[in-house]
Amino acid sequence: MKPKQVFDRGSFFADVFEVVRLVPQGRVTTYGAIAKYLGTGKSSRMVGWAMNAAHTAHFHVPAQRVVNRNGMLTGKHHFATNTLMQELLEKEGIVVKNDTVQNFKSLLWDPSVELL
DNA sequence: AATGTGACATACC
DNA sequence: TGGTATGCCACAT
Repeated sequence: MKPKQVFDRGSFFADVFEVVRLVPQGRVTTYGAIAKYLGTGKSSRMVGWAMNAAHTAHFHVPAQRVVNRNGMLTGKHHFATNTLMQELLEKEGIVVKNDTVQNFKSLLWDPSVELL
């Protein structure tokens, strides 16, 4: 089942969107990092789910900057096309090879660190 | 209130 | 190297 309008202000989803929008261009973050920053810690799955809801949001959410802990574009299948996510990232100067962000560790933007 | 779900993370086989 | 299992938690029905 999929949520319809899940971006009410004050909700967990809204917080996720806000953090994702704060990710600088050319940088990436992880589900776990966002979850940790939001304090929910272990609910990294919810972040991914929020991204799913982001698809229905009325504002742009750079979901392509959110990858799993390996820098892998696990969510690419949720974009319009299989290559869209990678193209968006490369457009920002991020090198993506084999569905994985190259130099991922140095490109990582951890909100719990950067926004601290 | 109970159940199902998920774009994760980790552990185990 | 890769599949399966489990923990985890917010949200929809």
